[in-house]
Amino acid sequence: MERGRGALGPALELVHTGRAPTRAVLTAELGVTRATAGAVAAELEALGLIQVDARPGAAAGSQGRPSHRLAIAPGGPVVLAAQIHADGFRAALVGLGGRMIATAPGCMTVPADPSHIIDAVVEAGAGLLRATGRRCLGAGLAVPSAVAEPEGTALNPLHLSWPAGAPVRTLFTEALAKAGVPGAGSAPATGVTGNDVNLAALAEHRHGAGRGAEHLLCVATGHRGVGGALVLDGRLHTGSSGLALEVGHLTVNPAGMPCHCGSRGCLDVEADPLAFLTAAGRAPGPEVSLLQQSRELLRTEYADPSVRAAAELLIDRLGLGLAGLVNILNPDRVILGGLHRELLDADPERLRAVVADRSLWGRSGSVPILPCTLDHNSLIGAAEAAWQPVLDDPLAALD
Amino acid sequence: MERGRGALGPALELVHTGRAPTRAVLTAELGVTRATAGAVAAELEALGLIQVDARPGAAAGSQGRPSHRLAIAPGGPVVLAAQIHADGFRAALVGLGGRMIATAPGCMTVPADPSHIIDAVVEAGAGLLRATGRRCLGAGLAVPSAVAEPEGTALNPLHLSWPAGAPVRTLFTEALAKAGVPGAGSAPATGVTGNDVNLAALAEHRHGAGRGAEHLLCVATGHRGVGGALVLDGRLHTGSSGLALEVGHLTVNPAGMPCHCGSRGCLDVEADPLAFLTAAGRAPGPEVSLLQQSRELLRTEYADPSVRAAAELLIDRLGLGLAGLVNILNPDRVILGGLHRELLDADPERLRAVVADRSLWGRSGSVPILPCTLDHNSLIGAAEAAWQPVLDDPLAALD
DNA sequence: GTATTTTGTTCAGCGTCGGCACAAAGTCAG
DNA sequence: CTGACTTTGTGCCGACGCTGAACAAAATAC
Repeated sequence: MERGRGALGPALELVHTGRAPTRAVLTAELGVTRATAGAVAAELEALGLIQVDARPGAAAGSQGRPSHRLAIAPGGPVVLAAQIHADGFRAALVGLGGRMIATAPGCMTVPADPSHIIDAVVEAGAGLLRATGRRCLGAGLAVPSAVAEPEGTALNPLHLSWPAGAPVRTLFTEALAKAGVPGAGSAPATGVTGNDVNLAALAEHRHGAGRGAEHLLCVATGHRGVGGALVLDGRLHTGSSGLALEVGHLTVNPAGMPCHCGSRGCLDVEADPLAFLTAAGRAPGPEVSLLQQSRELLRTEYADPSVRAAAELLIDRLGLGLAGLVNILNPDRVILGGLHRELLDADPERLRAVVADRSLWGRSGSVPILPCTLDHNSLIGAAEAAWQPVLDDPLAALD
Repeated sequence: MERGRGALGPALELVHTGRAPTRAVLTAELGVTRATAGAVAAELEALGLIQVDARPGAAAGSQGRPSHRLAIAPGGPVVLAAQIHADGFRAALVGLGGRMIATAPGCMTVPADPSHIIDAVVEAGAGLLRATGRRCLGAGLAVPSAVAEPEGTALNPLHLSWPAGAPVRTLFTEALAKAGVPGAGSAPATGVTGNDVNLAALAEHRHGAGRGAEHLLCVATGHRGVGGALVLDGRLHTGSSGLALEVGHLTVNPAGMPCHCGSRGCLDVEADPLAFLTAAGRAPGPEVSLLQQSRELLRTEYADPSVRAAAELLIDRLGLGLAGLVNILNPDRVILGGLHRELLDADPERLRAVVADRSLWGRSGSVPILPCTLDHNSLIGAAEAAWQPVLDDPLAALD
């Protein structure tokens, strides 16, 4: 039949991640002939996923015929993205290209029953779908817990007071069916569920500070504990059962505080917001998340010697943990989120020096360490995970 | 032209790893039609790589027409495999299927100049090539050091008293040219060089205890220090610059011995043969490698309480390190080599209990921990790395 | 000995992509 | 303004490599 069926997925991914702004670039990136790239672009346009603009406005200065501009189709399909975090939840519709179409935040005290909050966030998303009338192709949910595969259960939703082993994917899929959220075909959506740091890493890789990295390590801390993620060749490395990059129990302070894991001085208890507030001599309040309190303290009272000393202590411990991870994973880029991102901003040289000093050789010592750049990266990441089937095979996903 | 060009590489790999003993199985594994699989098998046979036996002797009991048997061609091409270790060096010719065709051990006191020993081991291998008259398609070298990519330099050849940063790949390639070892086309071979534990992991994955694992973690200790390796989906994960899985500086004993890295209680100094001999109160002798001395002690004097206590101490510390790695990498299998293999054999339940206790959730806690099963697995692994271009594209490699 | 099952082989058909020629749309030099 | 040049988009043909179906071969089952 037509040309360009094999390259449909890769082509969509290139446009999706902004690496193919024009048809000429698409041709080069795919490594195919202009004829094939043209057929691919036409097919994606016919599917309603991208838009081919023959009039690029002002061309890029070089001579020759101007290339057609490729963009995500404005009114195209979306996915439902949802996130549950220490301060509440958030639902959004996200289009290709990581564009947030609509969002609905929800601040609720998290009930012990996970099904209530998952129902609520899905219902908020379904409301956005009804309000916008956009076609929905999938749904993704980010939770602050390791998610075991293939079961889809949350193993340590510590600060949500959920039971360990809550079947979040099943609950999410059931909530989607209840709310009538459609999926790829015409059947109800099958929800994708993942750890929030993992999904944030995916989002940063596709649309943020991780663009172009082949081996991307992300480390972040939100409320309690420390999470990690690794993106290898564009795919999330979740290990054989979804539990990879549980980095919280690296030893970073041999004389440190006891951890619930049985050891002492783990990253989890030495480099999270609670550790920072404690080191700074502040009593954490119950009203907002520990991350917000820590961020506020760091930004407004960094001149205070006790705050500065606490920051440096945490930087040193985080650096030790990062060095250990760099020695094991040898990433070509490291991105920090949550409080770790604030610590990096506060004193980038100190953190980079600690990592370089303790990671052993070669370029490992000078691995770039960057702050994350996307707002709501876990939410965008949940959308990325939901988009994945479409990116893998647009024809099958749109039937 | 002919059928079955795209599937040529995958098909050869299936025969190579023993996963396609017959043509019918090959058809199923490749997911193609019988016609295509037949063409592929015929093409590989024409290339002189495999052998198709129409007479399988005794069929496998089921009814229907017996399937043709696929095997590695007996007189087929080989690669030159070389290994340098604490006790000397070894050269070998290795055919497809991981079959050792010929081997030449060399026990020499390692000179400070790496080029001498690399010349010697390559010359030994070239001698085997001359003696057997086999066609050579490539060459691989295993060294007890991290090898930085893309430079191909040995960064920490500690117990070889080599200079850090020795350009081992360049030296290896030059030695191959000097000895007239042919490569893929008719040009001299371009040598592949890698860390010995990495290559051992590759060999175990293809032909040993790691067969079928998707996420395989290997940890081993030879003379001094501890090495690690990860095989992901059949490919070695070496990180962005070849330095991944440098696991020696995980903290496993907060109150432990100081390490040259600046920390204390690192796996490198707490779970290697020297640590074992020291813990058992034995003074290491200079004549043979510390691994051999440790192995001897463990096998002959395990009844001695001080030896047993030392073994248990090392098992506990190794277990802590393995648990940390399991939490980060979430492998579906762990294979131990060198002294770690002996420790596993000495008390498998103790080691598995420590890992299960400290690795956090789900199946991570019950990840299978197995001893390596291949003799000379680093050497076979060097051969695997040398075979890789042929497995990736047999036509191009044989031109 | 005949039916059944499974495997190997031959051949036609066709989907998908590369290569080529040509058209289109801009810049650059005069 | 015009013509040469450069780069991009499009239509057509052929080739490569696979699927599918029909047929042949080699064993077992009854």
